[in-house]
Amino acid sequence: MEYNFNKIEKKWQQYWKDNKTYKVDIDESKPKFYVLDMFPYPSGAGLHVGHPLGYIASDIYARYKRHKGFNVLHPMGYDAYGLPAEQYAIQTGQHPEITTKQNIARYREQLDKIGFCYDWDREVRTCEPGYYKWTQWAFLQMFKSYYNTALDKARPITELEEYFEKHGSEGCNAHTNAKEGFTAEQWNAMTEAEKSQALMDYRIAYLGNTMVNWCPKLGTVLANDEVSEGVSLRGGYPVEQKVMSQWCLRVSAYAGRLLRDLDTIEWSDSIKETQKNWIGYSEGAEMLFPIVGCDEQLLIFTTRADTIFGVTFMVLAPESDYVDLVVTPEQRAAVDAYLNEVKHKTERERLIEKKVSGVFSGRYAINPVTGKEIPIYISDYVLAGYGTGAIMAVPAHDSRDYAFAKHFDLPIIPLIEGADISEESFDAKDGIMMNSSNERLQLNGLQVKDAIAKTKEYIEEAGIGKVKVNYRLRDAIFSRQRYWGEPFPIYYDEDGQPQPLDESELPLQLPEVDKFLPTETGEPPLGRAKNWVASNGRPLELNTMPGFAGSSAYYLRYMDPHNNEALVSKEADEYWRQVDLYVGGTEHATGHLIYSRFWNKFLYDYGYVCEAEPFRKLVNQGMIQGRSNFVYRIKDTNKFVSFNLKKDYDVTPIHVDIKLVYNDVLDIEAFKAWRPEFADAEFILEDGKYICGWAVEKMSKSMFNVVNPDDIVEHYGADTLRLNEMFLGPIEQSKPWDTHGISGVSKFLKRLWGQFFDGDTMQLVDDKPSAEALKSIHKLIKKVSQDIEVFSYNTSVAAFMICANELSTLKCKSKSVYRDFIVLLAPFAPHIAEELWHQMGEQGTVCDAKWPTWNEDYLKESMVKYTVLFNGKPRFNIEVPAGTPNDEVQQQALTHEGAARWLDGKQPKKVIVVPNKIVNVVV
RNA sequence: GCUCGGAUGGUGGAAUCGGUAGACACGAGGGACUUAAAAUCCCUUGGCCAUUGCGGCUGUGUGGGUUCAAGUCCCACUCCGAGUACCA
Repeated sequence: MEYNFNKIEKKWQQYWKDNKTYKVDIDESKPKFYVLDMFPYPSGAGLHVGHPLGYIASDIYARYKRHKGFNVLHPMGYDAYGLPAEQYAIQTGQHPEITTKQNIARYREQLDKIGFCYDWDREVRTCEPGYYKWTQWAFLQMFKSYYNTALDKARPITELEEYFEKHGSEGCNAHTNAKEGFTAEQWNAMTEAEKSQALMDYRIAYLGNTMVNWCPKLGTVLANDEVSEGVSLRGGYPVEQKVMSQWCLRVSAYAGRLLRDLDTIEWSDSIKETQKNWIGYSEGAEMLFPIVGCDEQLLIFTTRADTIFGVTFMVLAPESDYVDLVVTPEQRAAVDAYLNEVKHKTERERLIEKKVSGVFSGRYAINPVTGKEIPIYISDYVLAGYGTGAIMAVPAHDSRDYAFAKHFDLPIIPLIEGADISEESFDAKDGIMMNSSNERLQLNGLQVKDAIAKTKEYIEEAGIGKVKVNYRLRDAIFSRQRYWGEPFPIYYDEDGQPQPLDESELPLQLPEVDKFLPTETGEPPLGRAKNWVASNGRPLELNTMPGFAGSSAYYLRYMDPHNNEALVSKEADEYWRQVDLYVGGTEHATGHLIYSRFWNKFLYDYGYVCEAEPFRKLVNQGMIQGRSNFVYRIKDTNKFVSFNLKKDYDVTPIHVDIKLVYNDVLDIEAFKAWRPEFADAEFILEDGKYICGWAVEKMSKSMFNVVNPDDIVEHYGADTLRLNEMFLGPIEQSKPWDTHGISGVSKFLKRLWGQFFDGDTMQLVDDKPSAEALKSIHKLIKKVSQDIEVFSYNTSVAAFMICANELSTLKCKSKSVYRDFIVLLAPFAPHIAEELWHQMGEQGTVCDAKWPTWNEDYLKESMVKYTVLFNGKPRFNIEVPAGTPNDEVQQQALTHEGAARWLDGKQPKKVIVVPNKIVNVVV
């Protein structure tokens, strides 16, 4: 009987579907295990061969856990809101919902062909009202909350209002972006609108005037993680800085917990490191500098308090509120000119130029320790968004201050002994202090580290500042001026203040619009919707939520996807708790994986979920790159020269569709037919073949290197695709898709199939397996069991091949041995395993079979081979019965017939016996 | 610049606690079957030398070190990848 993978795979996929084999429910009698893939954005291009890599890895793990007796939750869904569908809608007028549905159908079809064990009854789509109701609900909870820094958790904003009534803002322990506080009297004297405005500075979801990344081309703002090097991640359009009123999430309040809790989860070092950098913890001090002729003081942040004696000027960010305060009338014109210049530069231009620029404000500050007057400058190398937007400049020990001081000819005072600052600053936090003592503070002779500590102590005592921790992590900007996203459950009252919709009005459904473009007046697309008003007739918010809104809590929704009363029921949450294994790419390190953690922690603060972290273990699969092929055209001709002969000609490499190439050999006739201009092409061959060049590049249509999983399934079968993807290399590693190796995996399955049948009859028998066969299969059980736990799937596949080969050589026909083999193989190649399982007459589906355990007794060698080394060089082997004591092994090695030659009549100086491996004789 | 990874045959990659490289697969070469091809099966395959003596030398980016023993540990360097970047 032939191995007809197409028939087998179709048959079992249908069977699993009809029997809901992978449907899962809460079952208190079994331990749970939650395996999750990062759900895909259904793009128009469909899946390529890189997508399934992580899905296959998690599928194997999910199936394995099921064999081990776990109740496994393994769902899939779609991150359905996104820019591409909307851009397509703008161009074609096609409603994004239609495009999205089509794309989802295509994805589903492709996914089904690979044989995943998803429970499709739990599918979620972020764009469906039943789903986004809970995205809106979570937003409302955030709107109605503030962050209490004393309790270190979110609390209802009503508690804060009560506090304000009694005590004002002083001592409220609330995380805030408010510039100024107020007393209880002031609070109580406020109108409702004023109170509403004041509370905005405290809410976890708040409307704030912030500097945003504005992308004119996309017509929307973008989050920090959606921008890289001054251009948008999607589309690569330039991004400007602009102050706008936007919804924000107070992620920064959670910075400390997001950082600390990284220690409680099993993620790779690299992704933890990325998050640590993104959160950007830095310990320093805030210090007050009096301003000459002004009541206000400058508040600055520094990590180098010890360098206070070297401060020779101050710098403000151009956007800093201090600017207007300190600018003198004489300098007004110069400052305005500078501010104007800065404003018209995009962040990208600022980065590229990297020129020193700035302007003197006309005013001086007083160094609180030395009492000296120092000039205050304004420059764009200081960022408004970090620290206080103002710094004390220490040119001797900070390279940016140094460049500025050189440019404006400001004094530079060295503070560390032996540091040469004639050419550049000395930035290292290392050395002995000098020039740093007066009657108030003495730092001379101290190590930098100790000087920092002493200065911090001093400034707190003297009341000129306090120790402060700063984070780089900013609040997330949560508004998008787009159509295809979740509407905000917010309306605006008579005073123009945003107010929450009642929860009973959720979901607030996305309205229809005539066009997907902004309105003529520049309002977001929702401004086109008719009757876009709340039930009380008041206008609704026109912005929509960003892409990460819907993906921040989807893992919770899978636990209880049809619940209309809660995001997730208490029962479901307490059973499934958190994702035990999360598989996805590293590209979400600073986006989704931060927002999800934040979102989960917020829900955790209120007890809506019982775990502080959403994803216990994270595995990052690498990217599968494309492998492009090239042909080489001789310049100014239509002649192509084979790869190894091209050095003799002046050639232009041209991408050629990989479908026209097999094992780097070009199908010349297909190539001629590919493009009209190649129809009469000529070729210079080597060995009668045209060999193409190749390169590893991103998989993309324009490089003609996209490999579609459907084609592979069609040609080789899903099981072969699965095994091949796992066999390519370690799961975390990026690697090119390699079709070359697939024949090896394909051959393995064919041979295995052949081992079961003699002609058309099953040839396995209920036989007592030989010791060798037992050893072989138990070796495999051990290897695969251990490999799966550490995601070392590539070596597992190799082990399968070795074992199958050994059993074949041993002519093993024993059912019990092959039964174990099939169960082990089932997670990797479920279709063939299921078919063989049934062919052997086993009951039920193979995925419910108990995972075999290995018996060490079968693995023991009766004889142990030792390599005998003389002075570290292997010379001969000896075999002794297992368990022979070391000194006896040594004795045998030295009396062996070969030993005399290497001993050369001398006595050994030393003999080292490594159990079961080595005898090393030092002569 | 800073942080974190990595470097092993022609290729993808194995190698547990340091135990004497290159598993497995591809590719290549040779052979069997076949009129022929495909498919299948067998042998060889890091390099150099010796191959009617089953052997010798060398070898895991470079240079040094620790050790009886280093791909693995330590120090310095080179190159590659990723993250981040006026973060004070």
